[in-house]
Amino acid sequence: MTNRLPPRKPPTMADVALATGVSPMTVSRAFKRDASVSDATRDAILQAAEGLGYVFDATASTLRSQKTSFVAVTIPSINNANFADTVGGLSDGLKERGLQILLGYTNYDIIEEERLIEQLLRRRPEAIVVTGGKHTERARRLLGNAAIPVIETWDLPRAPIGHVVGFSNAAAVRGMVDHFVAMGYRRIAFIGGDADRDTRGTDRRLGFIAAMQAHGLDATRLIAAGVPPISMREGADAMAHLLAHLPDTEAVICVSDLSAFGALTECQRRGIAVPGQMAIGGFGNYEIGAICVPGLTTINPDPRGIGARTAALILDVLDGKQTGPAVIAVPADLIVRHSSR
Amino acid sequence: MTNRLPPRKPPTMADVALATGVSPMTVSRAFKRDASVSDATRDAILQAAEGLGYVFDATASTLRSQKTSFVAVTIPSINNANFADTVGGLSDGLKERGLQILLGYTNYDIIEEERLIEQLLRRRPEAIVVTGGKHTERARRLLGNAAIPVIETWDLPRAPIGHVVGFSNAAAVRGMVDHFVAMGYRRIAFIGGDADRDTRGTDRRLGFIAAMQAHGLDATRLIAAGVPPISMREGADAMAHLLAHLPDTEAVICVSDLSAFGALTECQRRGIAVPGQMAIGGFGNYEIGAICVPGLTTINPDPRGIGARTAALILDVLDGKQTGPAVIAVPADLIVRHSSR
DNA sequence: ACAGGAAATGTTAACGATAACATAAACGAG
DNA sequence: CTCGTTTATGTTATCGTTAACATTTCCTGT
Repeated sequence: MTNRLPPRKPPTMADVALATGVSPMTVSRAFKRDASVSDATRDAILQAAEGLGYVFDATASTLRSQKTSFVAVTIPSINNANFADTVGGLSDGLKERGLQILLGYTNYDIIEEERLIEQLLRRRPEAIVVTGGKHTERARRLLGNAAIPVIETWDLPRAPIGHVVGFSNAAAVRGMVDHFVAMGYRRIAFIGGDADRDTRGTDRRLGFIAAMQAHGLDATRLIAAGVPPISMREGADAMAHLLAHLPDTEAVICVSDLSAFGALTECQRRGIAVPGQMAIGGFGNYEIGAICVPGLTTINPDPRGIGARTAALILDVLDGKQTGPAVIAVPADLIVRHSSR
Repeated sequence: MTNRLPPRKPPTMADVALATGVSPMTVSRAFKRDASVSDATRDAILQAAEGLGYVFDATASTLRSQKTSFVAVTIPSINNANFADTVGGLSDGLKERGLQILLGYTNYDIIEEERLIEQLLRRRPEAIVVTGGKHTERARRLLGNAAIPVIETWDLPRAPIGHVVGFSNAAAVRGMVDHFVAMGYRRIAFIGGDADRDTRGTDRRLGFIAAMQAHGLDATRLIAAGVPPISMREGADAMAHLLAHLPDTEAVICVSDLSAFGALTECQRRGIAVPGQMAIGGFGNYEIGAICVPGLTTINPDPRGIGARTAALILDVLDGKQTGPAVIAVPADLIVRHSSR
């Protein structure tokens, strides 16, 4: 509730100190669970604080101690289960150390990312995690100057800013193409991958093209599917487009499981057998790919694992256990399900 | 990058002032885009700041001005498209005013929520948004004492703490039951709704029971489906359980579209026609329900709208345009799709 | 009974910005 | 050319906590 009492100022440590008959410093120690405060004193202080309605002021603490307990994180979109899982893994790994996540989204736009990074750095986080390896020049400069650990994730950038926890999107798709070719498919299409925005999607498409060419196959069956994030609906639309324009296509690899599922539903609506008449592959190992009928062949980048590894790395760097820049390549394995066999 | 230079202190406004030949106060004004600073001076200051690698310190600013520009938000889980949409709507509505979201998740646990609220309040947010209307006594006290706008969402609590932007989960499900009954279904089951944790799920189940009883129908076909959030997999398992134990069931209402879709896939795997042999309803209007085959009948709580409305309310309260506590009941309409007809 | 040291608490100043107030420069009207 | 305003900038003190150092109290062993 907004308070309707005469607006008296909220209590500070000094008020708690006065109420308990100790110095503000002792109150500070009590709140920090400093062992040098006797149990009796600490209990009295905490009880008085609760009684007064005192709430610790993290801002003042931060300014004096130069410790914010923030870890900044940028993700393209909050509404994406993969990135949400990464944030979940990060959050769990950091919370035992009292580190809180300061989250922002870039909407798949590196200009927006630059603005966001600047905003986040103003809060003086103790580390910053960014999704992807493509940034504006100024964003790179901001991150490089920040004097805190920088971790790029979900990618293996050619010239990392600091640390990396990621995988090669292109290589992962290459593995999937190899699988489709081994299964006998030749006329394979790719859905998604916007060059201007979704850098990971673009990498996946480039991986597709390279792999197809390596097999001596036609790598021109490429269906753009709108701006990222590509929805299930857009996957369905892309499949409709594909069936209309390249009806002899035997298999399609989609930039994500979501678009792959959309494509699958379009086949279901048209009575096209999957995988009989059309094989489908996705990316991301979303829950839907595991449970839909048929199950979707996909790539598992282990998003939660990326978050967990990143959290562990941050703690190691902050503890001084990790000195040089780390490049942690996480596996992104192929999961073969019924949609491709 | 972790800096490898001799660890010299990062520049402050005083350094920028020195470099530009003005006072720190003028630098402060320049960064605040205060009109009283001449254009030439401001440009010189901002350029010098960029050159020095100065980054505005939001912590110090906050302490002095008592403005954090934070809005705290608690959601049960980050990995839920509905709550993510609400946060997205909130974020978009607040960012034009420079308000940043400080997000935390409770993991569907009100004890965890209490801890989280305490943590968040320490950061002195300018408003706090919580999901749901059930809290621990201490959490209610903390929120009530905080002297900032408190908004409960996704529910219509009997005794609101402050403002409310929500809808009745029970009433929404009642509307769905009415629809199923009108379609001729009588033996209707309910999947999900954990009493201890997911309060919204529980409300939905209670709404189901009340509505069934109002129609004079058997309201005991209740399948628990594990701890929230209930996954697609658990929806499928629940459907398997239902088919094994109550094989004459004609229709099932699920606590969410995700579990409903899982239930649907189980029918698909068993060759059970939906809606012919089994009708299905969900909740939440997730994208999957709109695109899967058949489309899922569902309730649309307009999660993004909840976020947008909440953002607008926060701005009104902060501007003093809204004085008393507001209770905004948003619509949560039935969307009928092929899974129930 | 007392030195020596550990345990518990206190004092002072500082973190980096800005609110509030004060002042200097520029300008227009009479 | 003077006065009253407006515009642009400066000075001082402060937000609430805690690092660093200082002091007191209480044991423990001999």
